[in-house]
Amino acid sequence: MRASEQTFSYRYPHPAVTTDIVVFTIREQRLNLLLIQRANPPHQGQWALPGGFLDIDEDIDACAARELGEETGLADLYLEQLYTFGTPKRDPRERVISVAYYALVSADRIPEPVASSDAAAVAWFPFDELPETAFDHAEIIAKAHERLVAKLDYSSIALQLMPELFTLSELQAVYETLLNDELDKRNFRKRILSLDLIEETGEQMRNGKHRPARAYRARRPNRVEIIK
Amino acid sequence: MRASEQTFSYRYPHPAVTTDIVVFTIREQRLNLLLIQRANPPHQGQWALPGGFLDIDEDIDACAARELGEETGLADLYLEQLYTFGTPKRDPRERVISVAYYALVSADRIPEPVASSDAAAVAWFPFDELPETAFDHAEIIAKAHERLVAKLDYSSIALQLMPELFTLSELQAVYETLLNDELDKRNFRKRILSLDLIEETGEQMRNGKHRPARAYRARRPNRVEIIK
DNA sequence: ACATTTAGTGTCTGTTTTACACTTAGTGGC
DNA sequence: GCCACTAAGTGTAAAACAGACACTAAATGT
Repeated sequence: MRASEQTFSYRYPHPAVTTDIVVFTIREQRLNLLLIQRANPPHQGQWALPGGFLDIDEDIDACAARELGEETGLADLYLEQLYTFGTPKRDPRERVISVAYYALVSADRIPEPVASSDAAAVAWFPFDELPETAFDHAEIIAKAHERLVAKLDYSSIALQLMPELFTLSELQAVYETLLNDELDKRNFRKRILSLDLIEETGEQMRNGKHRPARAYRARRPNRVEIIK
Repeated sequence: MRASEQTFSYRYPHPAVTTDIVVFTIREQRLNLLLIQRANPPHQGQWALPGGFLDIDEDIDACAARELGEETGLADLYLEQLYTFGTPKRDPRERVISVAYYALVSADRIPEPVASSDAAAVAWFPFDELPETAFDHAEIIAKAHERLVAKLDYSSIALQLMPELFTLSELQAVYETLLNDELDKRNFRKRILSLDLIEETGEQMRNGKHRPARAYRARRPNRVEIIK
C-alpha cells in the first residue's frame, strides 16, 4: 500500500506518526483486551496493540478507526484519544510518535476478529494475563486502564461496555470487574437509577434457572456523560 | 538552526510534529495566559501559543520545556501533556501534528518574558480578554482551560499556581478565580486543611493595613495529587 | 483611640452515603 | 406438584459530609 518508488523529502527530519488502540471489552466477567500478533518486523510474531501509520491527509481519529477496522474488523465503537507517546527509541526503525487511543466495545458486538496483512493473528486476552507486548505497549495499556477506571467514577463510560439490553446485575458486574471490588446491590441500584442514564425497557431477560431480570437500555447510548 | 542544504527523505510522507504550550498564571486575581507574537509566517504578527518543532532525537516533554524556555524564558514549571491536535489543514505549510501541553506557574516566579527569534513579543493576557490567535490555538486553549478547571475538583493542581509561601485567603482567591464563583471562607478552610496538602510555616504575611495572615506552604510542592 | 480592613473561628441543618437481610420469581429434579 | 436452588428485587436507619451562616481578632493609618 505504501510501497512505491517515490520518496518524500524535507529540509529537516520528520518523525513518523502512528496510532495505537487499546480495545477493552468484558467477557465472562473479566476485563479483556485485544491484541494482534505482528506479521512483520520489528517484533515479528510478538503481540502488540492494533494500530498503524497515519495517512498524510487523514485525521488522527480517523486513522485510529481505520487501523482498528483493518486489523480487527471492529467498527463503530467508543474511541477516545488517550495520550501521545514518543520517547526517541520506542521504535527501532525510525522516530515514531504514537497517538494512543482507547476503545470500548460490548461483548455482544464483537466479531470474532480475523487476521490481516499486518496481523498474523488477533486475539482477546484477559487483562491480568497479558502476554509480553512489543514496543512500549505495556506502558500504553497501563495508562489506558488507569484512565478507564478513573472515568468510571465520574462518567457514564461503563455503559459503552454494555450490550443494547442489559440487566442491573450485569452492569454491576462490569463495575465490580473494573474496580476490582464488590459493591452493595441496593446502593448500586439506587445510585445508578438516580443518575437517569438508563431506562427500563419492559422486557425481561432470562439467564438461567432463576428469576428473570428486567432489561434496561442506555438513554443516550452514544453519549459519554460527565456525572456529578 | 534548522536551515541547511541537507534534505531528509522517506518512502512515504511524514507529518511535522510540534508542541504548543498553554501557560497559565494568576495575576491580580485574574487568570492569565502567555502568548507570543509570531515573528515569522504563517500568521506573522498574530498572537499564538509558544511552541515549536520537535527535534528528531528529543523527547516530546523535553521539546515542550525547551520551546517554552527559548521563547519565553520560563523553566521548571508544572507541565502536563494535554491532547494531540492534528486535523489535516491546521497549518498551511505542511501537515503538522501538535502535541499540546499546559503549564502552570506562580505569579512570583515569572520572569518578565522577552522576545526571541521566533517571538516578536511575549505577553500575558487575561483569559477573558484574549486576542485572536493563530492556527487552531483557540481550540487548544479552550481544552486546556477545561482540563485545568476539571482538575481543581479532584487534584491538588491549584497549588502549582501558588508561590512557595501563601495565605489561605490567597489560595481561596485562586480557586474562586478559576471556578468563577465565590466560596465560603470557613468551609473552604475546613476542606483544604483536612486534605493535608499544605502546612503552616509559623511565619506571618503582612499585606496591608490589617491583620497579618498565617503563611502556608505545600507539603509536597512537586506532586500533583489526586484527591478523594 | 478609633475607623478600617482582612484573618480567623464553630455549630447546626439537610443531604448523601453506607451498612444491612429478607421476599420474589423463576428453573430443574424428584 | 412440591421442594431445592439461584439470582432478582426491595427499604430503613445511622453516619458522614456539605452547606449556610456571623462574629471576634489583629493589624494599619489617621
